[in-house]
Amino acid sequence: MQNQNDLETRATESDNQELKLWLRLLTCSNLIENRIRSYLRIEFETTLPRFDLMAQLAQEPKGMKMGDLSERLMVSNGNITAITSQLEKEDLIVRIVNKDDRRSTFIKLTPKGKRQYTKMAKAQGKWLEQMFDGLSPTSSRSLYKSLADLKKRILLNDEQ
Amino acid sequence: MQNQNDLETRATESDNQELKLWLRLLTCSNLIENRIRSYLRIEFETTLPRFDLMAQLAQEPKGMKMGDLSERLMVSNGNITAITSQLEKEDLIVRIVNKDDRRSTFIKLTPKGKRQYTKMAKAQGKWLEQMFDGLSPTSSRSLYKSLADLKKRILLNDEQ
DNA sequence: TATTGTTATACTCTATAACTATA
DNA sequence: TATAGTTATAGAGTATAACAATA
Repeated sequence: MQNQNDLETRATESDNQELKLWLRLLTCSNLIENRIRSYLRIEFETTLPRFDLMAQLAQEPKGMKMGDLSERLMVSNGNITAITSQLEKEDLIVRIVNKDDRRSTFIKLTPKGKRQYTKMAKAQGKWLEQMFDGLSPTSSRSLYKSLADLKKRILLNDEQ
Repeated sequence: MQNQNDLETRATESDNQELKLWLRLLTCSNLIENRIRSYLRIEFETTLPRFDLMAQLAQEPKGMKMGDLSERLMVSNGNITAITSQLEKEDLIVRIVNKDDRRSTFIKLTPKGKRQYTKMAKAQGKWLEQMFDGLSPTSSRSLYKSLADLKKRILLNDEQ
């Protein structure tokens, strides 16, 4: 654990606070993300983007438009089409024509998809619990709040 | 800015604090990362992994072993070989045989690579400054510290 | 035998641009 | 004309496993 060498090793004392913050943020994020990707592959033979898409749908029982998914997942339209087609082939989601506007398509989880997602979400909860085990609730809350500030900042600064 | 829909939209009140924290962390990280990738592509015709590799080398004027780079960047050995070959083809880095152990290879920045990296690092500093502009130093420090706790936790929990 | 890096392979994600159909 | 999604294309990154050279 001491002498852990990672992305942050690149930063020196004299570097900007912004750079240090970013490298640490990225290191944490990568650590967690790599583990989750690995677990998803090993335990469920799936990938993070597929899981993320299903997670969004799980929140919207009536389904979502593909364009909205593209926005939420911050990826391109063509990308959503590709992942949707994969999941549909495995009967985890279905496409539904939107009768009000025949250009757009709704997609939603199938019963099989729901069952599958429920299992994965439960597992993800456990993985995270295990990874974060021992982190004080105070620390966790404070982090959660500070990240909200950061996020707001980034989005605001992007609008100009 | 209000009604921003993103990865976090998936989390509900009743979800675990761990999940919420993770989604927010990932959202922030993705926001920043996507912008940096985009800037690197547009302004320098390069990619984040290539930039990250050069950033590590910039810290070690005598060069680094490829295996150590693999560890620091948290990617596979074959991956380092691939990126190294690309950068070497563009004269940004060179491979150097290690005379003490002829199995291993050192790589380091060329003068051209150093110049290129300096420019990119300066630009990255500006991008980050702009993205984080308005974030209070207190908030930034607190975030930096909390992330250290989180990182330590993850690494400790992984050792068992 | 173990380690370092290479090679070959394969797969996923990703964006872009041209396209179709609908509005 | 504009919009939603599809298709075709291309490219990057990634891991894995078999391999060669060296220790």
